[in-house]
Amino acid sequence: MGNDYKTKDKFTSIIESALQVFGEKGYYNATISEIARSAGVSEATIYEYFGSKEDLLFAIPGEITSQAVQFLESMKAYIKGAENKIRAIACGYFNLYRDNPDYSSLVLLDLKHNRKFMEADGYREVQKAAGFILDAIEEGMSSGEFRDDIDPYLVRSMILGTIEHIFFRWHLKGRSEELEDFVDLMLDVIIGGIKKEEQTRSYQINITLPGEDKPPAGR
Amino acid sequence: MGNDYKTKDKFTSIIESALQVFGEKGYYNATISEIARSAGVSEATIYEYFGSKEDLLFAIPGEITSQAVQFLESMKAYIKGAENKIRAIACGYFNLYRDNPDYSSLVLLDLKHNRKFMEADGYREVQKAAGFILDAIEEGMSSGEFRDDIDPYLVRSMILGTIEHIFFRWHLKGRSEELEDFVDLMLDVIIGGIKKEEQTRSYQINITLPGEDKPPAGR
Amino acid sequence: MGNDYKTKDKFTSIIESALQVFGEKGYYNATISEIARSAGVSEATIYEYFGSKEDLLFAIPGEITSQAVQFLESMKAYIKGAENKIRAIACGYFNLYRDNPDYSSLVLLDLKHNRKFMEADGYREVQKAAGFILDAIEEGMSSGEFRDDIDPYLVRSMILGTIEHIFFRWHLKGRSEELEDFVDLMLDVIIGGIKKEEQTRSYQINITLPGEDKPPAGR
Amino acid sequence: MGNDYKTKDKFTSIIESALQVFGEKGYYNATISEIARSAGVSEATIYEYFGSKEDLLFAIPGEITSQAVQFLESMKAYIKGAENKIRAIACGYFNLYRDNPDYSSLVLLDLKHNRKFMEADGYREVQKAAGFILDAIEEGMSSGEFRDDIDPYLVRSMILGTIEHIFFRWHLKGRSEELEDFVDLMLDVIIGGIKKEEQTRSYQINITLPGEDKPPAGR
DNA sequence: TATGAATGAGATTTCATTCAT
DNA sequence: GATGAATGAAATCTCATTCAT
Repeated sequence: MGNDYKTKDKFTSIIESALQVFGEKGYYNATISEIARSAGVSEATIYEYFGSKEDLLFAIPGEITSQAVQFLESMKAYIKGAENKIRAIACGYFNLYRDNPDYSSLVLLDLKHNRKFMEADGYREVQKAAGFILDAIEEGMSSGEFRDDIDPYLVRSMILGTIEHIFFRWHLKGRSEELEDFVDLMLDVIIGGIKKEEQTRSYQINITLPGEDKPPAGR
Repeated sequence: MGNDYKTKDKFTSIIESALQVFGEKGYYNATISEIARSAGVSEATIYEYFGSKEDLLFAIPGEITSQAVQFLESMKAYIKGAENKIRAIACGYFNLYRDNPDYSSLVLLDLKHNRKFMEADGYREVQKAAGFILDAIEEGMSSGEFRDDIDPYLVRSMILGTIEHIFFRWHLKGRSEELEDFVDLMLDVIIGGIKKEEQTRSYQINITLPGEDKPPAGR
Repeated sequence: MGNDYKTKDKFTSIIESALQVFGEKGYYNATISEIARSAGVSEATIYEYFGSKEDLLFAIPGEITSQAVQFLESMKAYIKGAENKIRAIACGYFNLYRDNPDYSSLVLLDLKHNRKFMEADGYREVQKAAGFILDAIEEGMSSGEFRDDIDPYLVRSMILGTIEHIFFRWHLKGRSEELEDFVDLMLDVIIGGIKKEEQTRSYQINITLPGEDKPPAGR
Repeated sequence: MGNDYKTKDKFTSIIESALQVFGEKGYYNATISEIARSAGVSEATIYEYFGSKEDLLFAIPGEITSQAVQFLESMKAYIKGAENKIRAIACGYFNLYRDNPDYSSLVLLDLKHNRKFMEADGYREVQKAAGFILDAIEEGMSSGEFRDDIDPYLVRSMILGTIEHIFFRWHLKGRSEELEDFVDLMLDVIIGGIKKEEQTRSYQINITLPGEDKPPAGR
């Protein structure tokens, strides 16, 4: 127990230090030695817990992401409507990235570029989170909220790509700029582009008119 | 003459080898020694042409990107309408990235994450290319093609972010998947989301129909 | 304990090997690799103990010189008279240089020519040792043993310069020549040149005896 | 002729540049490339004139020193008395070193420590110059100006060692300090220490006077 | 003669990693 | 379990030197 406690403590503090150091300097410029110093353990101890520098890198997102996933999962049932779900998830991403800049730096600048990560465990969680967006988009397509001729994978790529791109730039510019909350505006555009809109509005007006022959060109 | 030719040859072949090796293994896992071998020169020769490994990295995009920029510039005058311009530029990006996978790998996986690159010369060209999108969006806003309450920077981030995200995944999956041309679909959504919705016009046509049950499929 | 012992052992053996290799080949022609081999450790180990090749160089005189300084300090009180002190110190230099030829080679051929060394810690000790000579000279000046119109710094330079010059040649000739103990002879000349010659003068007064015509010019 | 002229020009300008660069940075930190740049020739050209970097180093003192030797030689006949000759030669050294700081830096900090130099041609000249001092000392010994129990080699070492030591320090301190003309003072001491002081002794004989008990230690 | 271009041969230094204690 | 100490294995970069032209 005491040992267990102590053990867990060390594990966590290594992860946290690694997150910070990797986040600040990037994977390649970070050294085990610095992580060890920051965690208050010896370098050898790190190798007691993690098999290699890369393993340590891959171990980081698991914890954080799975928390986010849990939250998203729990949220799912309470939010009605595909659009709302998408907004909630995107907002979750945004907050996660903004509130954990080391984490987003790590994910966007290091993990994302590591092919091996895609085979690592931590990647599962990340994929799960991305899966929620897909679910929501598909829900919207079958519920009729969205057009059914869209490619849900593409739409997800647009949402994630935009978020990532903006955080990218934020990190590269040294996080110096103020980070505006662009999520709503972004989704206004994207959802505006995939929503089935015309019917409602056009019907409201159409109904009163006689002698029409041509349906709207769509968009 | 002979010298000039020989010189240019060597310079070019170093750049090309570097592009390939960096593209395949990533900057940090690539070695000067391998680049030298691949270029058929000695390591020392590389240092005759480029001051350091990083300099070599930074020297790569200049050439390729500036060709792309030139093309975009020349194209600008001939294409009418903001939407068409955006489609052309995005298409240019797509083709560039698809046809030069080592280059896109390099840019997306290495250069983009290098803060120093933002201060290097090569970055100018990249920025110039991105500037064209912005110009087109703003043109659309002032011409009335697009709504004037959108954030052009955000829209650009959406376009670039989506393209980057998809190429990212393509590279990380080892370029094994077929790469669909998603540009049109992506822009359908984005432009659909920022276009002024000519309700007026659609009313003129819609009005003729009574008792509609099925809205048009759109596209 | 065991660790302490082992540690000190390695540190010392690196220093000793460095002293020997630097002494034989000179700083620039010596390689870390050879020092490592001679010390029976890996090159990397040297960098565990010393930050750089130059640091290693600078670390050497500290030990040896400070022993000499301690000795000189302890001796100071026991020797009476400026001349005797100077003789003792010069003799100390001579013995140190003769008995530690690698050390003197290092000091005279490498360290002395390194501007950075003057800012390094090890230089303090060397300066301290040189300070003792100055003290003794000044003591002699105020006690009346020496003339008071001499420049003590110059006298010190003469003593040190002579010693260094002779060891220089000895090293350059490959230490093949027998090294005579020149210290006494040298100091006979120097001290002969700076001593107050009161006796002579006082006798000159006595000389006012019958048959004398010209007193010596003295000086 | 034209060629000859041009050739000599190049040879000279390489020597001069080498003198300057070696003098400033030291032999090991100087590069052929910098010397070539400074001389306005290509690196390869340097190898047309000198076989190696070391050869170039060794070629430098020849010219300058042989000028000095010539001067000393010519002077020899005109100066009367060993002391005066020594003063003249020492003064020559001092002026040479002071007026050609790159040269003295080179000689004192680089050449002097190079064993191979002792076998090189340039060393002859240096030795010749040192020989003059020896000659003068020996002249003084046989003429009775100096005591005949001194070691002329030691005396020369004292003269040269002092000069070298002081210039050493001057160079190591970046030539920032004012360089006082210490030659006369130095020789006052040394010559004071080796001069025959017969007069004194002869007076000592006189001392056999009433009331005296202890004759001076003399020596 | 002069040189632009190329390179062979190392040297220093860095770290992730191991292992005896 | 924890770690101090040690190192293997490279990697970048430098320069004196060569040689075809």
